[in-house]
Amino acid sequence: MCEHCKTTTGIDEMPKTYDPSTVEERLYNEWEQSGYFHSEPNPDKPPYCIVIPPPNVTGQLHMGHALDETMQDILIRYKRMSGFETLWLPGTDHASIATEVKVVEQLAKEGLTKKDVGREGFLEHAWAWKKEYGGRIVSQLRKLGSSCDWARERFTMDEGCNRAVIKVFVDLYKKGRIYRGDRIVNWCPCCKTALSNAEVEFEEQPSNLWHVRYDAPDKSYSIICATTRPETILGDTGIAVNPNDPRYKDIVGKTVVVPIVGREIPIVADEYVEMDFGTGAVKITPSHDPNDFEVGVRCGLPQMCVFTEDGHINELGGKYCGLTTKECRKVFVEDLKEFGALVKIEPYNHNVGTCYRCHTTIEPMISKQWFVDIKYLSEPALKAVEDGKIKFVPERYVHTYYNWMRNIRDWCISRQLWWGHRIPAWYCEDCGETVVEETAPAACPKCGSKALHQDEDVLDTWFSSGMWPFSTLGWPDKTEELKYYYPTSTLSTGYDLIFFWIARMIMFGLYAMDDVPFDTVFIHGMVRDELGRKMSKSLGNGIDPLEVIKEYGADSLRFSLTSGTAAGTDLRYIPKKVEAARNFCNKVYNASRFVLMNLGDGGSNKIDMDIVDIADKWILHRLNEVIRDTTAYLDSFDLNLAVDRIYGFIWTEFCDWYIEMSKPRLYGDDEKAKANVRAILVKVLSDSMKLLHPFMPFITEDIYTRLPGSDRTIMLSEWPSVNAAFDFASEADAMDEFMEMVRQIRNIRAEMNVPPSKRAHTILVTIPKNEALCRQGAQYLNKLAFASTVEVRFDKEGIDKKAVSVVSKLGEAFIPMNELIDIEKELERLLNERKRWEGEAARAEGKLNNPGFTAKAPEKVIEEEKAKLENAKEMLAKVEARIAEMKA
RNA sequence: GGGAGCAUAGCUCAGCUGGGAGAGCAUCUGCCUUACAAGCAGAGGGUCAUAGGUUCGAGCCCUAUUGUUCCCACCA
Repeated sequence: MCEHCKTTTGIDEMPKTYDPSTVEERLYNEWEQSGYFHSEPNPDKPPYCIVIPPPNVTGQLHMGHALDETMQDILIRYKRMSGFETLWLPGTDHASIATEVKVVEQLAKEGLTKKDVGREGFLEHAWAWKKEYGGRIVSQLRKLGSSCDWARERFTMDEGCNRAVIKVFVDLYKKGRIYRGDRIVNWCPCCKTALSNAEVEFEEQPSNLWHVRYDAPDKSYSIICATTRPETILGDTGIAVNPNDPRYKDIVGKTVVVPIVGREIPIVADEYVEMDFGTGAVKITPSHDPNDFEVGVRCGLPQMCVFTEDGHINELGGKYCGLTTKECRKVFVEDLKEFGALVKIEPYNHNVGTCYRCHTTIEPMISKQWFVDIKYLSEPALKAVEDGKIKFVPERYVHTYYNWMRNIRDWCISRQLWWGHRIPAWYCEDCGETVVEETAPAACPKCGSKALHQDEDVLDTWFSSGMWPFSTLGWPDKTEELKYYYPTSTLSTGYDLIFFWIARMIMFGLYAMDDVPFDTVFIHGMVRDELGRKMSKSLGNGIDPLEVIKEYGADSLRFSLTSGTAAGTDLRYIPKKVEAARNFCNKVYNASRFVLMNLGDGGSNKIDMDIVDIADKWILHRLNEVIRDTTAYLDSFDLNLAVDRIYGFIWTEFCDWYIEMSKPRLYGDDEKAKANVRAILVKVLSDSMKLLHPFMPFITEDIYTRLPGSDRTIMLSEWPSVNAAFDFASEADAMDEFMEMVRQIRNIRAEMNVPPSKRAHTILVTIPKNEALCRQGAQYLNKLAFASTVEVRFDKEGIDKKAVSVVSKLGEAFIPMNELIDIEKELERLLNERKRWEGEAARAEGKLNNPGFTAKAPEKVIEEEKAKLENAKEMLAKVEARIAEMKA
């Protein structure tokens, strides 16, 4: 522990196993308190801004959030380190229906109803509820490491957002783009409110098709209709047939009698009816079916609503009054049977619309609601995407967007709820005038009456979340924030929100700001369980991210959600994967322990480029490559490729190879070489931590801040860049050759069951040109290939020809361990080697002998192929020579 | 009915604008080598769904087929 700054430094307090629980909470608090997440408009830097998809205040953190937040935090942290003024703006959504349901439930526990407490009382309860529970999801987001600017946290119903919502509503109304009218809407009898089309989910349910006979008043003819909802017969006001249907030509215009009910209704002709389906005749219930509504309007049929708001039959239903629609169906079908009008019952799978919140069956009903003229908003929104002003990643999701936008219908925005933005419309009780203003009018502008009452309804939640990208930045005021951060940069969310939210933000953004709300939409998939099922409460298969964090740490969770899954596709949550991520954390941690415990007294961080050897050049060159690749992958939103790239670099190239290669010098006597290796280890580790930081913020911060020469925090350090001084392509290639030799020696030893303790003298035979490289590489044979001593020579004089050997471009390594070596086996191995190189040579030759290839393939590919052939021939010659020696 | 995705190692999935098939997990073998056994080293394992086509060359591009998932529409 450092006395001065009270932080952990160096190797102090580093047990053998990484324990995230000791690190994560402490670091998050430090970050937050230090103000690292805070952003202010800064003219010296380009802005990068993401607005969070505001989770519901009622929400509990689930895997979907965890994925969503992780994606955004990765982008935010990457951009913050890359020199952008980075704002991640957090907040929550008031979630009209969901919250209202919770509050109603809470009241019910006290034996109260909404009616009992009244609107004002209810809202008091709701705000109290929000105050108590609304912070829960927000504190849970912190556990993931989300680097949100909490000082700018917003709520869709706070004062500023409310002003934005009211202003847009009034504006649109005054332009004639919002209207009120009696339309057929999706009615949820449980939530007792209208819903937009987007809020209805269809579920296939087994049901029946009931065939019902409608007789003429004098029984001289009859007509049979099929229905999936027999209870709606109570509201039938007509029968429709296709105008071209010869079967019904003679009775169009006549009437039939609704069975049981006894009402006489007309037979009308309408193109909507398909002759081929069923009997070709459709009963028309204009009040309870969207299509019937249309037919009713066209054919002048009366509307007759027979349901109540809470899903019961009303007084127009006669003796069925008071039954629920479900009960009514059962009773009514029995009655039909008895009446003799039920012709047939046919099993039928029916798609039933259900409420997206409570999954109650939707009853289409006519009701007076507010609507938005959606074409007015959607056309510019469609165009903006078509013109490429907004890019979707992955691109294919524009199809989803287009498809929805092009078929969109007017948007029902009023909800019969109390929790939400109350519609700013007042009605004059004297003259009936409707007044829409941002503030309550004192008197009716038409008749001067002071008897005005405000519309009871609130707005669809998505009406306010659609304004999130600018309402949170201060609109309608012309704030510095709005000027600086709008349009925001990336919007990241799941594909399920393309209609609900993304489409609406684009529409409102273009309407209110005259500009798109963001330039890129970054779409991710859904998190599923191990069997590929959606995680859901009813299945009980949800995994609690907080539990995972508790056990494995947020870094492991984040890694497992990012690695190995391409953008936009669903991913399965697999516990093994988190374990693998945890192991990686431990790997990173132990590599750091190694570096720290070998720092000695610290010394200089400066790498002396004059004394770097082949292994150093190799790792520095590889470092350049991983920086280049990781950066490119992040820029193209290929987060999985980025994290897998850095994973491979750290584990394989740095840990498995370079750390091992650093040991001979670290444990040696050459102080200059030792210091230089330390500096390189620190450099590579430090840059690796930076590259990994967006994905695993905690462990990288913990390690980085322990390293000598590091900044105060990794999150404000500079993103690594490619260093031209580390460009050692040819040396890196040579090192790869050498490493291949090591692998082959290990292979042979393993095949022959030579224990690691059995070390062997190794002779490296090479040509003078490669001497320097081989002498540098030779020292690594001790460590990596279990050599006892290595001798570099230019001739094979005196070497036992029957020794085990490995051939490579750099030379041949001989390991005289005859007492342990099975000559026959070794010969067999060499024969296999020969086969391999023969095959390789044949393949390359075949290509090069193909005139089509040499004529049309790019120069680069041909050159590569030639080099491969050359190499294969060279290796083949060496292997053959060895075979001859062995046989001799 | 319309649209989109997926089909690659035993499992879960990567694979950038076409140029010798990869990872993790699992399996097998040998190792407590002073960073890490949550580890190290080595090995096995794939006609890239099927059939055609384009190309010098196809996991990748085109067409068709089969299987599968999802979204939209909502035929009573």
